[in-house]
Amino acid sequence: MSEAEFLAAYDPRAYPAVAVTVDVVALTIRGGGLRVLLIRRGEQPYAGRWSLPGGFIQPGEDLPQAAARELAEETGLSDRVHIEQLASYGAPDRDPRMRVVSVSYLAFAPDLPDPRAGTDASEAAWHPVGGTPELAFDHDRILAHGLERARGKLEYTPLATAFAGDTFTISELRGVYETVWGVPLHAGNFHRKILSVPGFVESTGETTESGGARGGPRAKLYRAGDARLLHPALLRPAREETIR
Amino acid sequence: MSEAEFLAAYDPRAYPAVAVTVDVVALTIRGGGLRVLLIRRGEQPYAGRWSLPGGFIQPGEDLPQAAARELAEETGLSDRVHIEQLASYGAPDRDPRMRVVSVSYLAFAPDLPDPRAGTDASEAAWHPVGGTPELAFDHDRILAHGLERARGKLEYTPLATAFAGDTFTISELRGVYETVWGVPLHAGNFHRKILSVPGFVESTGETTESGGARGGPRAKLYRAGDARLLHPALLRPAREETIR
DNA sequence: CGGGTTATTCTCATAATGAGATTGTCTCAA
DNA sequence: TTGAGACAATCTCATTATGAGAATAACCCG
Repeated sequence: MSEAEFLAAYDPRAYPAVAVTVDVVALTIRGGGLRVLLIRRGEQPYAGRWSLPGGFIQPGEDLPQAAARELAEETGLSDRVHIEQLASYGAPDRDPRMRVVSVSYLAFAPDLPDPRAGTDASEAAWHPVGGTPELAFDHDRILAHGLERARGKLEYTPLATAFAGDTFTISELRGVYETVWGVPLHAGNFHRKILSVPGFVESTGETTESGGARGGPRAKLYRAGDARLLHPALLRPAREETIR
Repeated sequence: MSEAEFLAAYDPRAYPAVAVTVDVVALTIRGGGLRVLLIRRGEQPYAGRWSLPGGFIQPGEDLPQAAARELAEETGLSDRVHIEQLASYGAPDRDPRMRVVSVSYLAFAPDLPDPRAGTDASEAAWHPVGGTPELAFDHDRILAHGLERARGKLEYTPLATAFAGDTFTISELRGVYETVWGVPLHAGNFHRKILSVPGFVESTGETTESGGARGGPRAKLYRAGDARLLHPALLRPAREETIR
């Protein structure tokens, strides 16, 4: 049997039906804290519960495309957003309707506008991370995974600049790290480090229009550099309990 | 409508049929080189071509379970094998039969026995990495991804010990790093580093029965320690081209 | 104007790394 | 049997990276 003959005779229904969804952990920094985009479900199952934005993949649509679409449906934005695959979840009972495998994506963006509700959701909002309600499906686990990935990514990639605007000060960048990691960093050492990593940031030659809200001199402005990896990496203070 | 009523009325066929497979990048060290487990396909499509071991998930089976099953079908082993999720691939045309989303897994194991062919494969073998034939589907891309992940994991986890036996010498461990990374390492510095990272290895108090095949003294034997992360990490020599 | 705030730069101690050399044990072949 | 070469293990020394603290000066606000 040739490949053409085989395909003509092939019956897709011979395999058990599985649905594939994408779910997006979209993170931004707002109001001085890290926030995640959540949707209040308007339909069964878990109607009324908060969940990550997501939905079934469409025919002819690639996975990253589906993730970008789901995010755009809620935020209106698809530009300036970094998006990457996180992991997949496929426990047989994770969705009571049927067998559903979810491919999760992680998205970072600078301070985004208020979301608008999509078609199948009754409400959408940026929730402060750490104070999120119990989510639908296994989305709590996906969110936790996304947060851990985001924290790790800041260490060895210039991703923090994706949370900042087009230009930013070293202090703003430090604020991103402190917010995502949840730890205070030594301002002087951070400053030295950022400028010593090749390609992390490049100077615009400009400074801020005025000093900080509570005083201090004008700060120099930078934009993201051309590095894709930070070398040497910018490591979080090690926590003993995570090692063993 | 209550959730129970909703579920009773729910029709899974309303969604487009998608099949989900798991594919496994199984790596071992044999004959002084890194090798990957490949299967020669016995059925259409891509009959006769080499591919990663994998197959459709079964009803009621979780994803890691499916990956372990596929690996065990080819190698007979499921014990002593580290297995972790790699990524998912879902381009609409990646399988000519139908829409297939593949969840890939990465597996490491010490020198494994010769594989045996599974039910839907005509042949299975450990192929030296770097000299693999063109693979079926998008498996070349998955393999490349798996290799890069494996190389990175050696940096900050004690995973290298998963390639070694129950006990091993520092030189054998160095051999794992050199094989997977493809670069020679400074023996003295490596030795110092391994012993200085807390929990990486612990001494058994024993030594090898004899010296090396080509001479040299007996080496002390170690076993894997209790660390889950290496701190500080054991970084590869930086290659400028990977940073930008 | 003056105190408090913050950007930026320095200093100094300590930790980690890269490169090379030394010592002594072992295998193999002449 | 012996000498050459291989190699485990340890050490030295220069360089780089990090952590902690302090100094300087610009800027806000009351």
